[in-house]
Amino acid sequence: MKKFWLMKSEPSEVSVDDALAAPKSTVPWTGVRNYQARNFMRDGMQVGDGVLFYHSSCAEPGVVGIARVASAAYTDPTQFDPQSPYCDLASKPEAPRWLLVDVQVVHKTRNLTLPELRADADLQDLLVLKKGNRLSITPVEPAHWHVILLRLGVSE
DNA sequence: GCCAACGTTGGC
DNA sequence: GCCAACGTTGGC
Repeated sequence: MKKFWLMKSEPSEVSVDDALAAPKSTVPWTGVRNYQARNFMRDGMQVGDGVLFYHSSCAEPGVVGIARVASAAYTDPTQFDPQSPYCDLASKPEAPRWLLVDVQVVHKTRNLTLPELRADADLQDLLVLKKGNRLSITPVEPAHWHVILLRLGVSE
């Protein structure tokens, strides 16, 4: 059964345009350093799942594209890279702690902004809108997914 | 830059 | 296992 996810990226790190410019519009989703988010990738995601590409920590946070999960979870190489801000010396190559999936952008959309999402009566329970939410990956209810695609004028 | 909320660490 | 201290996230 196809599932749906919201994945946050700081556009100063990897924007939807950066992803579109990559080969096959696909980027490895590096840098997840939270166990719950990792477990969503490892245990929850399947190739083909729907992804809302969300820009966070920027002037206009919001959903800026529709993407898909393009690989199974595999070892995030940045955890072993001393040059990387995501390097984790506690993670050993024989037992990698952090994983990633490849994410392929399917459509760039307009920015469905955070204030718009908040104002939408049909999206009140969207996890990313919950107070104190900090998870960089959250599951999205099918009903919420459909509403958001409708708002963006994207047909499925 | 501020600060609320949350996750992690480490002493006990 | 508890919990205070600390670091990080992320909107504003």
